[in-house]
Amino acid sequence: MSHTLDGPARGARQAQKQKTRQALLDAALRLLEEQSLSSLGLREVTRAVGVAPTAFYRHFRDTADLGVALVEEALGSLHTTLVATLAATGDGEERIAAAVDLIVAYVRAYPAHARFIAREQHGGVKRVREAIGAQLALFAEEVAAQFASEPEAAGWSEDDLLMLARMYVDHMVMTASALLETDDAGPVTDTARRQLRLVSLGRLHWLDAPVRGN
Amino acid sequence: MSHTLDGPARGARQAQKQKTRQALLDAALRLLEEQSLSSLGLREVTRAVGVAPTAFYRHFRDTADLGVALVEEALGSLHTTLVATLAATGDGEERIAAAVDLIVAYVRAYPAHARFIAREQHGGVKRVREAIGAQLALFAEEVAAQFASEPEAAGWSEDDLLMLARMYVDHMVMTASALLETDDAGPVTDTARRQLRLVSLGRLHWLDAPVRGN
DNA sequence: TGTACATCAGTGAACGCGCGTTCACTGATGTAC
DNA sequence: TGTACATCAGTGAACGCGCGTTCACTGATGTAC
Repeated sequence: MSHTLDGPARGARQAQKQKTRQALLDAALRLLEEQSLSSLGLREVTRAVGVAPTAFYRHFRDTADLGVALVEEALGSLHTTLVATLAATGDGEERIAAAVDLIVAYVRAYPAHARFIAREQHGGVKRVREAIGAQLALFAEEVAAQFASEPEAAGWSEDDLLMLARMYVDHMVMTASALLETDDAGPVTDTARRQLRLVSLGRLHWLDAPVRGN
Repeated sequence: MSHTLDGPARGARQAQKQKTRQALLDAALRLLEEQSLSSLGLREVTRAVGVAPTAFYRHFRDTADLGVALVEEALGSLHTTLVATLAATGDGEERIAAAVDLIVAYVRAYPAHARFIAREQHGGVKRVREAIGAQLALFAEEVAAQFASEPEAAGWSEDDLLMLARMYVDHMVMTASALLETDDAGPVTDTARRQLRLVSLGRLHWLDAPVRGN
């Protein structure tokens, strides 16, 4: 009797299918380090894996579909980590260091995933752009929700908190992208910290500022 | 006798060549609205213009070369405008509005150029990525130089001014990209203004902050 | 446990097509005298 | 001004190649009894 678990492997057949699917994703990610999804060929990917071109269709409709799967793989597991990091650290300098370190660690551990997200965020494939946009919007909402639960957020409108959160999220992507283009992470890390410090200072004085029309 | 001007047209032949070259650039830019440079074909471009594929080689070595030319076309003329805008406006809210309005106007006037820069900044073609990176670094230096000439910069290190300038420049690209993905510029413009306000507040209190180690 | 049948991941041949690049060319424009 | 020659932007045929997609298939795995 087969159990009704829909985990990775319901049987030997499903397990093998998963393995091939993962091999396709891995091969695609490697090929995407030096090109855009928009020019990635289905045959390129299957050739790299060592299966027939037609095997591709057992897993993805086309390369855009594979791209959407890569978005989930790259960002899906990051939600928990990010929120946990923010929740575990206090305000100020400590949290800035933790957030930047998180990005540095992520780019070190998964450079191809980071590159893929930075590249395809504004890339030529609409469905993938939208998938990334949705994930980043979700990140921003989660960060905003975390902020809202802290005393420092007193007096802040929901919209302003979301604006602040988006700023942090966008800055993370920018930093990741900068890290990918440099050999020495030092200066980039330093700049990222100072930029976050600047935003934090602004945050601290946000409610003192005269709010002008509009 | 031919004059030694190296302007756009030294004669009828040069003028015609320039015209074809520009037609290739225009066609490429249009095609790049829904794909990446990495997948743009030389034949696609010549077909759109209505010349033989081989004519392409009279103007560009390959599509990457054309991409580099597009970077210059998209950003070259913006240096003057940007510095002039910053120099003409005072500090604070007025300058924020002017900077955001500049971006909004640019994206309205040249949406395809803006999209190209946002897309290829992290795109799959190294030479183009480098060309955009160099231009944006130049922008940052110019903005930093403008800041340095103002009284508000007193006490700021050169490095901190550059960090601040980079933040503004990166924010501009982000805003341009956000504008391209929306139908209603209103909310994006509003968020961009508030984010700049946040940074400006941080800037105002930068020197009060205790500078920690590193 | 054994048997008969169903499922379905991966195969391999075949297709028409558009690609980038080469080459020798044409004919209008430019130059020298 | 007129003539003879040089330049060179754009042409068009040809090439070998890899592409995405179709199709009927195979054979290991799964299921029913």
